[in-house]
Amino acid sequence: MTAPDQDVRVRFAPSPTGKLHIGGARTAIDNWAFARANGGKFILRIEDTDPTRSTEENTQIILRALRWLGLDWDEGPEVGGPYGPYKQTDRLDTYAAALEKLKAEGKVYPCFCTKEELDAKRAAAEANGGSYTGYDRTCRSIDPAEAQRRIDAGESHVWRLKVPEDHAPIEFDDAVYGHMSFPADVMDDMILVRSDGTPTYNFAVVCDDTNMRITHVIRGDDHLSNTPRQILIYEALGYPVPTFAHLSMILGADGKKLSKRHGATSVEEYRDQGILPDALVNFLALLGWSLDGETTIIPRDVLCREFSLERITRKDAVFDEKKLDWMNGHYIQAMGAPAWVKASEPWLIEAGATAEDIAARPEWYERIYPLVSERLSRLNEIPTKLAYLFWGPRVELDEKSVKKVLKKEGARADEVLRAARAIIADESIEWACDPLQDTVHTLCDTFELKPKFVFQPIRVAVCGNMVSPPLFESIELMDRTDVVARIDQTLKDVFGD
RNA sequence: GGCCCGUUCGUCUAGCGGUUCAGGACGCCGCCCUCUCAAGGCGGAGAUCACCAGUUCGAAUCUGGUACGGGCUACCA
Repeated sequence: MTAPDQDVRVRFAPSPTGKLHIGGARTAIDNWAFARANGGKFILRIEDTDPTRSTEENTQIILRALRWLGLDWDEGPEVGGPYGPYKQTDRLDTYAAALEKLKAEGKVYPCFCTKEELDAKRAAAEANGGSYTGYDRTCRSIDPAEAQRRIDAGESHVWRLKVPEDHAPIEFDDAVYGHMSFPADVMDDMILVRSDGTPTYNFAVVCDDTNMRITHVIRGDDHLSNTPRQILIYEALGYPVPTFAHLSMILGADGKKLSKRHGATSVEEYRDQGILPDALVNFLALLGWSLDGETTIIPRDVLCREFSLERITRKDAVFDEKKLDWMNGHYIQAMGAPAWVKASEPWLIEAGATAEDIAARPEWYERIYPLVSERLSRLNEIPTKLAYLFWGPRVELDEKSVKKVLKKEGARADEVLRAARAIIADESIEWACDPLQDTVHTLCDTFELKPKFVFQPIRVAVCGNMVSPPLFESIELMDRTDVVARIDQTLKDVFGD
C-alpha cells in the first residue's frame, strides 16, 4: 500500500502522561515496521499539549522504552529532522498561524460559553431523558463586531470550527476498516483553541501531520470516531488528507481493556521481568497482524520487509502472557551465550554474582547458558534457578526435597551420598562433567539402584533442590572443594555424619 | 440517547462463494526421550465460523436484522 507518488512518512505520537503502554508500543511497532517495509520515514512526535498530565520525565521514559524495543526513529526528539521541533509545546506558533488563517477565512468563531455552562447544558439534556447532541452553537450567531469587542474587553473565549451547514457525509477509506462514512450533522463545532490559547488534540494533530508531511496515520482505533472531525479541520485548512489506518485495541485476559489489574501494562515492566525486546516486538506485531497465518516467529528483519496494512485485523486482541512466555523462551534459546550473559547481568547479580566477576571471566558465565537456555521463559527466573551456582561451600537445602529424596523410605540416600562424595573428592578423576558422571553412574550397579536414586540425592545435596539444571554440567562449573563441602554438610545436617 | 466498529477452537490467528464437516501457533492432555525440570519428537481433545432471516446451484465468506462487546460523543489524548 505504498503511496506511489510520495515517500511514506508515518509517525508515532505518544502523550507523555505515563509509561509506554503495551498498546502504544504496538502502535509504534506497526508504524515503524510499515515505514521500514516501504522505505519510508518513521517520525516520533511528543504530544504534550495537556500541561496538567504531561511531564518531561515521562517523555524520557518513553524514549528509553522505544530505544530498548529497538524502534529507531528517523526524525524526532534527540535526532532532529527537517520538520521539527517534534514536541507540540514547541510548535505553538504553528497552531497560532493556522488559527489566524482560519480566522481570516471566517472558518472559525470565538465562543464565550464557559466550561461550567456547557457542562450544565449537557447535564440538563441528559436529565431530561433526552440526549446531548453536541454544542448548540450559541456563539456562532454572535455578530463579529460584537465578538471582537468582547475579545478586546478581555472576555475569556475559545475558538470553534464553523462546520459548514449541510455538509455531505464525511467519507474516507481506512486502510484497515475500509470505506467509512459519517453523517456531518452529528459533528458539533469542536473547539480548536482553548481559552488559554493552547490547541486541542484534534487541531494540533491535523496541523502537525500536515506540517510534518505525514502520509499515513496509523493509530489506535479509539481515534476512528475522531477521524471525521479531523477531516473537517483538514478541509477548513485546505490541507490534503492522509491515509488512515486504525488499529484495534489490546485487551486483558478477561476481555476488558488492559489495565494494572491484569498485571504488567507497560513496556518497562516487561523489560524488568526479563522479556527480551525481540520477543516483545515479535509478539506485539502478531497482535492484530499476521504474516501468513502460519508463521509465529518473525524476526525483525522479516517484519521490516513483510509488514503490510492489508493484513491487519479489525478485532480487538487479548494479550496472552503464556504465549509471550513461550515466545520469549524461544528467543532466549536463540540468542546465544554472550548476548545472554549481557542481557542477564542484573539477574545474575541477584543470584549471587558480581558485576566485577562477570566482567573478569565472561567465559565462565557463558558456560552457564547451555544449562538454562531451554529452561527460562523470562530472565527474572534466573535468581531462583541459578543461585546454587553461587553458594560456594554451603548448600541451602529445600525442606521438601530433603523429605522426598534424602529421607525417602528405602532410598539409601546416605549410602549413595557417601559413595558419591568419595568419587567427587577423588583428585585422580578429571574435574569435568563426563568422567565424573560416568564414574558416579557405576554406583547404580554397586547399589543395584536405578539412576534416579543415585543422581537425585546428589542433586539435592549439591543444588539444594530436587529440581535443577543438569547436575554434572553444573558441578563442572563449581569448585571441587565446594561441592565436597556441600555433600559433607548435607551428610552432617540430614544424616548426622 | 446519537454516531461508528467488532463477533472463526480457552487465546492469537488463517480463511476473502465451491478442492475446508475450517488450517497453523500458544495453552491443555497423552506417549517417546530421560538422573530432576525443561527442551525436542509424535499423537490427541478443542470452533454447529454470535444468532435469525435472505441472496445463490452452493456462504465462515455477500445483504439485512437481532444479541452481546467496544469506541467516540471533553477547553484528555
